[in-house]
Parts: sequence; structure tokens; C-alpha cells
Amino acid sequence: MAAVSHHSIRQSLLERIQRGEWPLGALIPGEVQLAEEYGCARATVNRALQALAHDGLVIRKRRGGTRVSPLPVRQARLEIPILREQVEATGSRYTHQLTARRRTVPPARVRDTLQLPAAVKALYLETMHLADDRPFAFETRWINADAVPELPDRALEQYSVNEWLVRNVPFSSGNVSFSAVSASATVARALETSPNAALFLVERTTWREAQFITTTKLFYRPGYALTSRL
Amino acid sequence: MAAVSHHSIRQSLLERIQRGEWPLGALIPGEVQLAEEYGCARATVNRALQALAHDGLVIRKRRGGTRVSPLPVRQARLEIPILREQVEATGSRYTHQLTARRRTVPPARVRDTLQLPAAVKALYLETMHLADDRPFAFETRWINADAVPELPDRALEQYSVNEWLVRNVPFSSGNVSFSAVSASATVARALETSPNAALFLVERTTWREAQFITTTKLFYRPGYALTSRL
DNA sequence: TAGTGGTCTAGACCACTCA
DNA sequence: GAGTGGTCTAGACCACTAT
Repeated sequence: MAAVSHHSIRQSLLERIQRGEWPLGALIPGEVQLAEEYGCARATVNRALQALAHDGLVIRKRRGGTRVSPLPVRQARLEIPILREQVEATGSRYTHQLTARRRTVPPARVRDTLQLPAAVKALYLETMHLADDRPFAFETRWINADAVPELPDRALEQYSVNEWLVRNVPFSSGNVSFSAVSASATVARALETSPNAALFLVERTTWREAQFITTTKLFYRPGYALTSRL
Repeated sequence: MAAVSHHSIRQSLLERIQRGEWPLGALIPGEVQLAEEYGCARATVNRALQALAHDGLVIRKRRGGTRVSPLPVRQARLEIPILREQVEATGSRYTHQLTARRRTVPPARVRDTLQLPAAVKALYLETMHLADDRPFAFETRWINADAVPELPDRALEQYSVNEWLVRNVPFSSGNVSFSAVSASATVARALETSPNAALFLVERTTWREAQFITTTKLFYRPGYALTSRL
């Protein structure tokens, strides 16, 4: 390992920015000058600066040079683990139960989200996720049956629906939304909590090449928090 | 722009993975072979593969080669914008009001978080963030006065406390936590909502080189959701 | 120990944008 | 038009680890 690597340069530049060597919005030296200063090739400095730019700490423009980000946007990288791992990470035993499974015509809201033609049936599933046999999260899910291979009964014994989908319909794109909701009577019963309890809700919709696959709501038990480094 | 860039290779490999050319967990060709296939230098393929690895889509090991990630961890990159920008992005007018400001000894929980000695005073601030003069979010904040330059009164006319801190004590590290809480009487009154309403809560603590700076709670008005691409 | 990824270099050319 | 970052290349050596 050389004394100067793009990692060490990145770290060094970060510290210089944090120490205030260059104020917010200020221009920092060009790649050529920094390369000279650190005694390495320009490409190495370039790599370090690109990493800083990727993290939103500097802003780079051709001809305009590199500036310390005037209003650094804090970014949090959230990992959305499979529930099994989330539970097992706390040392608890993970189990799950399929509590509903039917093929019906989805409500309009879901039909729009999945872009299904009217009157087409979709697969509806409800799953309870348990940690040490106590409710951890309650999941409702609609699946576009046309987009997914038949869901074998056997699979559901081993994997939760989500896990099965991840393993069998991988790498779709999608979006997530985090919010807070009051527990409806149904959800409160499932989570063994009181109606109107404040629940952390994660909604996800995923698709693959313009074909919508699934949309889910995940209601976490009260007190759950999603944490991340900033 | 050459026909092959690390971007295009990255995209191509992504599509090949998504099409299932290599199953989950499978080994994909080595850099040398891919470079030959795409007709470019190994470094270019390397860069594309590193990007995919960074996003958790492949797993790379020296000597072990590159594999499609067997259980892709979905990652969401959340940008935590300054409230002003969050509000203005919706086309509303942003204003804020400082509703409380005092120096007192913080409660034990805050003292622990900021790692303050007992009986040392800290700065406590409450801010209402408004969108078109209607409550958008309610913020409570403790600041370690030793870690921060004196907060000039003048600054608070122009910037919210948070914005002032970002501009004057930049690039600290920190963590965030997202959860759901029931509105307390105080918070409900501030947000002009009913007690026990489910609120989305963002808690943040930031520090800089082992010195704690501030810890805040941000209660969003009911119905707020944080959204991100997956 | 051999084979893979990780990294650095020196040089080159291009793309953008500011003056 | 000139100066900055963006990128590619060909070659080299190193670091890790599976066998």
C-alpha cells in the first residue's frame, strides 16, 4: 500500500475541508496542483475528488474547478434489509405467517399503482412477521400475477413472500416511502397494539422494465425506529 | 464519447444481470475477459464493476472473482434537505419562527446524548417551520454551547437555526433516526393537530471530532412522507 | 502458489464552460 | 480560446484468498 492512495487523499481532503481550510463554497486547488502536492498522479486525486463529489461534499465543474459544497446536502444511505435479517440481527428468532391469500380485483388505488387493466385480478397477501413469536411487523401486499412466476405453496413454508420475490424476481427498480400512520382496527389487532397507535409505515412499489410487480405496506410495531449514519 | 464508457458497460452489465444471464450468486466473467468482450481496457471494466459493487449488486473478492449478489440488499439514498428547500420544492412559501430560546441544564437523556458534564447549561431552541403560514414541522433542539460559535440574533432573522448551523459548523458527522410517535399535547398544539395524531419523527445528533454539537427532534405535520428511489 | 481484483502511473484526448 | 474536470489506455505491481 503506497503512502498515498485515493483513500488517504480523500480522507486528507475531507479533514482539510472539515478544519475549515477552505470555507463553504470556496474553490479548492485543481487536480494538477493537488497531485503535485500529494506526490501522485492526477488520476489518483481525481478519484478521491470524485468520491467526495459523489457524497455531496464538493461540487465539480469543468473549467469551473472544484468547490466545497455551499450547502452540503446530508445524505443517509439506508439499507432496507430483508425482515428476517432485521429480526435476527437483534438476536431474536424470526418466523412469519401467511394470514391471508386470495386472488381478487384490487381497489382502484392499487390498480393505478400497478397499472393493471380494470377488472383484472391480482394476488393479495397478508403476512405477519414475528420476533420471538411476538408481532414485529404486519405486511399487506398486492402482486401483479402476470409479472411473476407462479408462487409455489412449498416456497411459502421456507421463505416469506418478500424473500421469495427477492430471490426469484431480482433487481427490479422501485421506490420507497416512509411515513407515520395511526393503526387501523385491523392492523392494531394484528400487531396486538391499541387502535390509533402511531406506527412506522414503509410502502414499497417495485417494477421491472415497465412492468409493475408488487406494492406493499409494512406496518412496524410501535417503537420501531430506522437508524442510519449521516 | 467512446462507444464504450464505464457508464455504458455498467448499464450493459446491469441489464445482463437483470435479464438473468447470470443467476443470483453466480460467477460472472473476470475483468480481463469482459474487457476483451467490450473491447476496452481492464481499468474501464473495473470501474463499472466497482460501481455495481458499491450499489450492492455484485460481490467482488480477490481471487474469488465477481458474483451476482445472492441476496441483493436494497439501498435507498435519502437526501435530508434543509427544510426551507423541502418546503419551497412544493411551491410553498417557507417561513419559520423561533418559539423558545433558553439556556438551561438539559435533562439526563440529552446530557448523555451530547456527553455533557452534569449541571452544565446548554442552549434549548424550539422552531416552527411553516409552509404558506401553515405548520409544516416542529423542531426542538439542544445545542452544546461550547462547540458552537455564539449564535447572533441577527442570523436568526434570516436563517433557521438549522440552516445557520449548517452554514457555520459544516461537515460534522452524525446519525439520523426515523420513527413514528403520537403527538404530545404540546406538539399537537404547535402543529395545530389533534393529540395522539401519528407524526413522522426525525431525530438527528451531530458531532465533530468527538465533540457533540446538537441533537434535534423534528416532528412533521400529519400526512408527511419521505420518499426515495430504490 | 496461482489467479483474481485493487490500485497507481504517465500520457493522451475530449467536453464543458468561463472569461 | 484556454483551463478545468472526465475519461480511456497500456502497463505494472500489489493484496488477498481459494485451492
